[in-house]
Amino acid sequence: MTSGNGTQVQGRTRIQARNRDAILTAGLDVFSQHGFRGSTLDQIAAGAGLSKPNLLYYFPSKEAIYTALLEGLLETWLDPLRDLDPKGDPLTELLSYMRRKLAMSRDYPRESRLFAGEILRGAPEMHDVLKGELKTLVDERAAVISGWAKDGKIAAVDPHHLIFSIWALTQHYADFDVQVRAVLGGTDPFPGAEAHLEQMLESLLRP
Amino acid sequence: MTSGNGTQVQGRTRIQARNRDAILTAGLDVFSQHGFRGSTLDQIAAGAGLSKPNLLYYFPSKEAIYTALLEGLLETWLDPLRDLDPKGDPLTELLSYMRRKLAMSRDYPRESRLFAGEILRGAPEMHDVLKGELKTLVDERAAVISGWAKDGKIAAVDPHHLIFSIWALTQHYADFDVQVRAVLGGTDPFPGAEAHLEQMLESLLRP
DNA sequence: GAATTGTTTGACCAATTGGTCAAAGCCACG
DNA sequence: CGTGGCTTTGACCAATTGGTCAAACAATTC
Repeated sequence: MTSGNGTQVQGRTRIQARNRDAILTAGLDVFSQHGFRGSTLDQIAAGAGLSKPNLLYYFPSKEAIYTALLEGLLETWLDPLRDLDPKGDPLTELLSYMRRKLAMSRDYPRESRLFAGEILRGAPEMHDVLKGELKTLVDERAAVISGWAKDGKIAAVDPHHLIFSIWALTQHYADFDVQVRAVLGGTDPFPGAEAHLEQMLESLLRP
Repeated sequence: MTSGNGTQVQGRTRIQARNRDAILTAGLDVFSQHGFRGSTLDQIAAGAGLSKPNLLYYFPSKEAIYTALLEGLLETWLDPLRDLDPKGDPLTELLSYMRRKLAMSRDYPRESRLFAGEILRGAPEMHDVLKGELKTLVDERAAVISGWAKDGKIAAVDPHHLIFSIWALTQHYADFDVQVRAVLGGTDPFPGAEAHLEQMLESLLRP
């Protein structure tokens, strides 16, 4: 049986793999909804179908579950930006980056909210990663975008703020989901969002 | 002595006004940083310079402080959208709406984060307001924007998603502040953000 | 099938935390 | 200055919660 979600689960035995996976899945559910301090081991244990001491047989502490989730998440989270192809067509590349990020908001809202909660609280667990791995990758891709702009392939834009904009616009539909849906009523926000964000990016980047 | 922050504080005596104000200010500090469940009465009491039982003399419960903050916040939060003038110049109106929202992210990041945290957790305390007051106001202003588009004064855009975009883009700089600063290094994000968001809106709305 | 290793749990603990309460302190006003 | 109402607090409580531990229970190996 393979891991039910996308999270990497190592473990010697089958039982270990299954239970670690169940714990991480339940942890994602609970942490993303209530934040770290608002979540309890009992909630996670119940969600995973285990007893609390049994949880602590697989993870040494509540924090360990939380950090395991965050670490497992980061790679997935950065993949779309990593895949931005410097040799591709600029507008196509940036549009498909935006579309992938929006699809992640639609398909993995819990992951987005977990991340958002961590950043909101000042990223106590991720400060180093943000200033290290994340900054490096963003600076790198910003340079690519800058190059495109200098070559006149897209309009002159601030590449860092362009990336922030894509993050903000796409993640908003996961993180502020209740608000968006409250305002929109019964309509599914995502088709409209995609069309609107395409229009926005295209008009901005047109040289 | 007037209320130190923008929050409305009623109270018969001077002492009441001062202490309720101190509690709300401390509550904003603590709640915006740790969320509702992550905050303790002791933290708030310490921040306000009062004892815990004394806190509970002014507010009946922890939740009461939290909801008092949220209620006091909402009006301030919606003011810029409310001030959107149907008779003004469309581009000017929308640009200055964006600028005011961005300024609020710069000047009142705690308020933005408090709000963001509440929405992230599913808005347990604000669901009604979102579907009522907020939806009504947004629908109304969306109609105004729709009118502008039909008159050819701005490009044809989805007015609801345009409003969401302005929220997302501006609040991002308060809510994800640590991330933005981690990536940007020492630079102040706001000047660059304002220029970039102006460029974005102008190119989008150009008829 | 006995021994070893891996897994699960009930009972328990100390710390934290939201909230209570009666008594004490303080203040204004007659 | 003394009385009555407002304000403050120390002591306390019950519930919650992260975490421990020894013992019971399964699984695997020889």
